[in-house]
Amino acid sequence: MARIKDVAAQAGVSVATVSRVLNDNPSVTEETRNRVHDAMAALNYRPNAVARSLRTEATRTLGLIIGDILNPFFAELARAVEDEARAAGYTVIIGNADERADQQDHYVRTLLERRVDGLLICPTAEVTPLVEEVSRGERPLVFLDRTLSGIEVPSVRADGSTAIAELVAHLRALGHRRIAFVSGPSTLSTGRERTEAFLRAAAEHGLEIPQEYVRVGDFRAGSGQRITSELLDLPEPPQAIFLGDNLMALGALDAISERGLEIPRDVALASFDDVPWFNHVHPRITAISQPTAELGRRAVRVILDVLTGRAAESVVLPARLVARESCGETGTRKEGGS
Amino acid sequence: MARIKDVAAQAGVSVATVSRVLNDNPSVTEETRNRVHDAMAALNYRPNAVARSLRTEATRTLGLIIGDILNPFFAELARAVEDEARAAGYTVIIGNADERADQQDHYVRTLLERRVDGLLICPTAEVTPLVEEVSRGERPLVFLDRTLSGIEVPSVRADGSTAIAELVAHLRALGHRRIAFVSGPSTLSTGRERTEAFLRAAAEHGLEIPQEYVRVGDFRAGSGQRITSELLDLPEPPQAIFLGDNLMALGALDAISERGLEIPRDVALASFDDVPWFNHVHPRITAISQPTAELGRRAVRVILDVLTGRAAESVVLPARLVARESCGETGTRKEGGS
DNA sequence: TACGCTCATGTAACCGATTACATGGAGGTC
DNA sequence: GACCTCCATGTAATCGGTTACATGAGCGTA
Repeated sequence: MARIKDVAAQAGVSVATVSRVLNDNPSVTEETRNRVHDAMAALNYRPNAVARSLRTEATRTLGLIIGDILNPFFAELARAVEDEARAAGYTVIIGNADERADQQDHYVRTLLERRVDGLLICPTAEVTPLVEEVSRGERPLVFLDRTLSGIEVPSVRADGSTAIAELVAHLRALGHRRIAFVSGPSTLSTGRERTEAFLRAAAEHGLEIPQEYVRVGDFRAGSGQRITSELLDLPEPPQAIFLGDNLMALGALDAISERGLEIPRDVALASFDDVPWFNHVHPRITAISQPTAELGRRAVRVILDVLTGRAAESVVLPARLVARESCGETGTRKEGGS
Repeated sequence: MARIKDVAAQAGVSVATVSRVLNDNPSVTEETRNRVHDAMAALNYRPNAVARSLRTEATRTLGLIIGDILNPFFAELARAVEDEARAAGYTVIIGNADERADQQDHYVRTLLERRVDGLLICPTAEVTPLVEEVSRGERPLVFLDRTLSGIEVPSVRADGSTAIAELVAHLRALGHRRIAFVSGPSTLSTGRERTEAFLRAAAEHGLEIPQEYVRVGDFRAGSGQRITSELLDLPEPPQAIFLGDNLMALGALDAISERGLEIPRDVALASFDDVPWFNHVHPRITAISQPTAELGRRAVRVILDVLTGRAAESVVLPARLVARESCGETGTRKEGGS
């Protein structure tokens, strides 16, 4: 594979000049520049980014660690991060933590060794010593979607409280009083916050939520199914079930159809996290939609701010209710957009 | 950030010895090894993979270029590739070509500059000069999911012909004779092959498929919706519609419910590409399931074979029919697994 | 003509690892 | 005790770029 030295020889200039051409240094004559370009084409030269990174101490690479790429929420997040990064000339390495702290740490370690310029992490529940260490400034770090209490790092996330309040109002307006909520692990900021927002909203509407209606899942389909089954088997089952993420909603659909029940006639269903197919099935599923792509884009901008020495500010964007038919027919269909 | 030189000084040895410890070279004394480990811990040393790669000419990184991470099929593929690569000590850089040749080439270029050890590509329709050039041996290359005619490269893909024949038989058994097929672009091997398999199977069942029932989509939701609408508006609409991928099936669902039609009573629906939610909606959607994760894993193994100088053989795995209820009730439910 | 300034280009150190080869001490053999 | 072997460790070149600094050609001015 041709090196800069070969190009220099071919063009009859020094390696410094070739390097200048590569980096668009204006002090190179038009004529020399052309000779160098010709030489590069003739040799099919491809600059070695590894060598360049070693010297410049910059890889133009960002690391992104997400929960699971199979979750459409994270897929959309990853897609947005990649698009925005590419626009800025950066490459992204994605790591699937699979919601496991050890695997998250594996990627943190690998990405640090590869000297990524910055790290975007959707942290798992536990604060690991490694993440704690990195947060003290070893590399630029931004938390995405979730935060970790006790760790001071800029973060980009959605706030669902207003939307959750709207959802409770929506359910209330449709006549539902017995509402259950299946949250994510309480160790995750997203799990905790959604639970609190739900209980607050319920209280404001004068709804009494018995303890057995507030359940803790793990943001995976299996727990959604199991917990929904348990809820439906209660002596007094809830009239509406609100799942804390789209995967648990998937599981809930199973539990409901297993029992031969129909949505929304027999039980109402809503989900945090809107995903495309919610809008294409029957009945279409009411959900709280996060500005997922925008979160990804903003996260990239925040970390680029850190990289360029600008002040990095945390970002909180509002989620919004997308009322469809899975909680009952409202007559005036509020919104259907996907 | 501590370098190998600092570790050497701290441990009172030379950089060569530290390097030997890093690479598990057995010729280092137990005692020296411990001293070096202590020094690394004390300095919080992280080996610089960039420097290592420059010297060893290996990055232990694979590049993966897919159509779109938002498509669950590609997400699952990417996930499997990453898992298998991680198990072998490799990192994966994923590029979203967004089904555009120019963006595919952008990633090919970037990944080559970063000196990935191998390239896994789900090629877009066109044969670009760049891909053609790489295929001549510049870097190990394996095609995934799709192939490109005229380019000799090991490939890993699924063969759907048997499953498509089964699907046609299934539809036939349920009484459907007028079956439409919406394929992908004919420039893609997956588009062509599925169309041919469908027409062959239909002919074998003595079904006459009018030309207007065989349509070309673009593997995106919009075209599925548009084409399904057109099919349903025909003077003699099809009794069953078979979509060439899951996104077009999503669009078809819209077109059908827009018209107030019900599946499978008014029209039967089937899709190539099984995705998790097909099994959780009502009616559950009949689909042809590809061994997606296995494709991803095998692709990694093939490219590792190339890297280690072993003979690399192309892999073709069979897809299979997962008959559910969207084509009509069979009485004996054939299979429901997800 | 001599001097100085500008500017395109060249020379060489450097980034942080790996590794071929050199070195020298310990232990064995006669 | 001389010599050889083995083996743990050290020295220094190397990977392919970038860039601070040196150089010298060309030109203007007095």
